[in-house]
Amino acid sequence: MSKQPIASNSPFVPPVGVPAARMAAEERRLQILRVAISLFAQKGFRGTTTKEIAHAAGVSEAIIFRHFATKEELYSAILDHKACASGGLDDICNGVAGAVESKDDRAVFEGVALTLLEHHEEDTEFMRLLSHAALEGHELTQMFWQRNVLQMYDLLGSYIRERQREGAFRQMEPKVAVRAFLGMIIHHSVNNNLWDQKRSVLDITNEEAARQFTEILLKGIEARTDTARTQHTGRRFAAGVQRTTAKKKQTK
Amino acid sequence: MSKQPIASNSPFVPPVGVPAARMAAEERRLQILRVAISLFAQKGFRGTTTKEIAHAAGVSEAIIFRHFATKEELYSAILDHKACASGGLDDICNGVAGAVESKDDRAVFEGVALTLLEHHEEDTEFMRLLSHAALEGHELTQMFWQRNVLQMYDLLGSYIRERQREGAFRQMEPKVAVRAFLGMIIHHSVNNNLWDQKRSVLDITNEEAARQFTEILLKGIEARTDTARTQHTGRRFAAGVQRTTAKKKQTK
DNA sequence: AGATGGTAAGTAAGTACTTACTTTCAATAG
DNA sequence: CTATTGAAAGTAAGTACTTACTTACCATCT
Repeated sequence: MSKQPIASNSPFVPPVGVPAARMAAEERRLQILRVAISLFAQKGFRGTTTKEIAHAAGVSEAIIFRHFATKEELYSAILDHKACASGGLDDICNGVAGAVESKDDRAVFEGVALTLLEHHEEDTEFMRLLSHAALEGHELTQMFWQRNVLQMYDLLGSYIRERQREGAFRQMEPKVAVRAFLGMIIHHSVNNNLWDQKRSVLDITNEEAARQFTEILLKGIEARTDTARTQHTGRRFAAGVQRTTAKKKQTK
Repeated sequence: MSKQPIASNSPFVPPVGVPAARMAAEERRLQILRVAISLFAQKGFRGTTTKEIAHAAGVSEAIIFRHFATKEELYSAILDHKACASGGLDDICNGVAGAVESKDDRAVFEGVALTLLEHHEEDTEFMRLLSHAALEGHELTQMFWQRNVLQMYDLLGSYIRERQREGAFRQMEPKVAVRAFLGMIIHHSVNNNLWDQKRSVLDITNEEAARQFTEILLKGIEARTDTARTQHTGRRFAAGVQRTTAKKKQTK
């Protein structure tokens, strides 16, 4: 369906920066997408009319249906577009790659936390969109889930597992720790951007939140070097290796 | 439907337990409410038509509007009804009162966690309803927030503050700890009931979840008796009091 | 001139809500 | 022990308006 009329017969580059009243198809398509994202985020799929979208985009309703066969297709295109393109995951991977390499636990988790919090804050629209989609049972929700959330669990989960092998973290199911950590962060985001936008309950910066949540998690899952209460996890890991080398390097 | 000429002329005593085709006003009102709760929870306010509600209740559409002036009023009546009646908060307060009294940290937090998780599980409908309402910006969302969530922050927050004074927990803003804790639990609930109903990522019982999250939180916020890393919180609290007496009584 | 960006003015199927009317039923009067 | 009555429970068939989506027709670029 994607038409691409550029350079049909002329070898020139199309004037990209020109704000013409009449747009190229691709341009218009993207503009409609952007406008629709904002509206769907505010009012949900059913709460947004094609008329509104058209008006907000400054075109007639028929144009919408020239670019997207149905309202549903427009919606899917958005979810598709955002779920693939906005790889918040890549940012995170790149951002903490160094910390993972050097086993700087604090930097790893604080980095992930801060990236997520900031990402959510600057893209509240998408969070709302996803929430609406999830509630409405839209299938693409699961695509997003599989593409982003599962990988996050893998990423953090395998890091934790590695650090457990090294004796830095206590024995437990890594996924539980990941859920706890993501829970703190995502719940905090949802609170700030959806439920309590005035922050009447708790008003802290993203940096502070990332630091504090990381602190709680790390202390919560670290292997204790002191008065070890071994009662609940029966076995102590076999290879009691480089405890000292992994002593934690929070120099940052 | 089944006609049942109950004691038509017999002296008074209205037959309360009889399932007549024709209902008393109050009865019908409640039935409509119940039906509407379920439908609004599934499909949201805008996604549910008054026609559907009427059909599901087995009456004509006009009946809906005899009991509720507008669709909006019906919606508000539901939120009102649920937010007031279902005081999940009281259950929690009563449930952990003893543990709070005896300063059994583990029992306090595990109790709160388990109550919340089970409450969410058996009333998924209301969770969905609230989510829809929050996304749609319905005013009654904030009523619920103020009536339930704020009190939860007060309850747990003041408990934590007390235990900090006793030297059991490290110095930090109690609300942050509460947010972290509620974050783990509520996020876990939302995951299970909304995003990942098949529990493909993490499948644990509510008891297990409550135990593990409590473990992480308590270890995460407890005052350390060992190699104290004082670098990040500059001041050590002035009244270095009964550290020993509050040594933690996790005997349960 | 012919393809492409754009529109005005539809249409059929909903939507919330009303109106005018019928049925049920318990408390009374005869 | 009926018969009457009147209010409340119920309905069928609307109304006025909105919705997603179409059709037939311009306008403007190579």
